[in-house]
Amino acid sequence: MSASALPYRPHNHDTCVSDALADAREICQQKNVRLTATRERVLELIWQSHKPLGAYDVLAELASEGHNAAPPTVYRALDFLQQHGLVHRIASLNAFTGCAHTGEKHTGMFLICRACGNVLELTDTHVSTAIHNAADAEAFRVENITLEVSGLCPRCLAEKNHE
Amino acid sequence: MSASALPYRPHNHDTCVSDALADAREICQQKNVRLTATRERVLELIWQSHKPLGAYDVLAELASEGHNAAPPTVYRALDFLQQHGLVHRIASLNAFTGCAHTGEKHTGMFLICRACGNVLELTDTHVSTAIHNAADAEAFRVENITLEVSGLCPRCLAEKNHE
DNA sequence: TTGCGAATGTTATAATGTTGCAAACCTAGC
DNA sequence: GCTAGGTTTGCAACATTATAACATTCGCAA
Ligand SMILES: [Zn+2]
Ligand SMILES: [Zn+2]
Ligand SMILES: [Zn+2]
Ligand SMILES: [Zn+2]
Repeated sequence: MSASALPYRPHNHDTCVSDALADAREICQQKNVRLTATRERVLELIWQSHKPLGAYDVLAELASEGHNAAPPTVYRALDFLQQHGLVHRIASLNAFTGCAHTGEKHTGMFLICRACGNVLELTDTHVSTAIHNAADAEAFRVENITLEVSGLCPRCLAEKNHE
Repeated sequence: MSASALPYRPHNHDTCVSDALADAREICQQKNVRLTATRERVLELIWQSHKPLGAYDVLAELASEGHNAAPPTVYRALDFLQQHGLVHRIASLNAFTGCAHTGEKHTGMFLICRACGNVLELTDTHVSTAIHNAADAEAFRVENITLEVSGLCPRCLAEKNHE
């Protein structure tokens, strides 16, 4: 199993979070854009776990911290983070997850476990080329790919088989 | 260009609709489920064009025909049609489109033109196997694939180049 | 024909996302 | 330091998408 399969294994998640934040700071500095307190906090909340978080979940967390936030606050922060490749929106869940490949140019493929809710982001050249080939065959110019696979992760699959 | 690229070309769309309805009737008869008047009308509305239709668009059409419909009416009809593989939900658009491969076991890959709004549903073995291989490599059991590609269709691409 | 499950009607509400405008806040140039 | 201009945030209202709960009607079959 690859190192990127972390979400489906016990791991020191604190490093996931701190790495993500460090990456974000660096990327924003390089791009000369502002990773404000709100934006950073939203990113940190998104990274709380590998389960995608809805915008209103984020909002609730902020509210519970005493942050006087309304929906636009969260959506704007999420837009910013998406724009700069720090989070992805999972269309099939209306939720957001931290990007596991910041910086790299990539087309996320998301494995979404319907049992535990964890999401693993992959990058796979074969998948990517196959999609581009199929689109090319129709003379279609690809701009954005949404690829979300739902099913059972190895852990939940094993549990299920124990029953 | 394949015959399935119809949405991006001028074509006799009436046959799209009548074929879809004929298929639907046959499939429902085979499965011994009821393609009621509302369900059939919703399917027909969805097939009005190759642009996905939102649930509330369908609702509005029904209303304009004097049908006294509320959201659940539409969502239930759409659920039914999805259940039996007659329509697909496009997650990235919150909209529905007629299935172009009824009957066949398939994983829809949708090419969505951001300019004209038309959607082409493809089935591609290479894409499908590549996705399954990638998932297998993580020991993930695939149950459902959402693959939506947005960009520019050949027609809109040509128009754009003329400018 | 009457009973039962499937389908629909109806009302209300939840969940998700957006618009518009005003205030606060950087930051660069003077 | 000041100040002008752009960026970010606060805030209120609103728009869109989807579901819950319960009553009623419909279609079919014993
Ligand atoms: Zn982690
Ligand atoms: Zn990513
Ligand atoms: Zn057509
Ligand atoms: Zn299909």
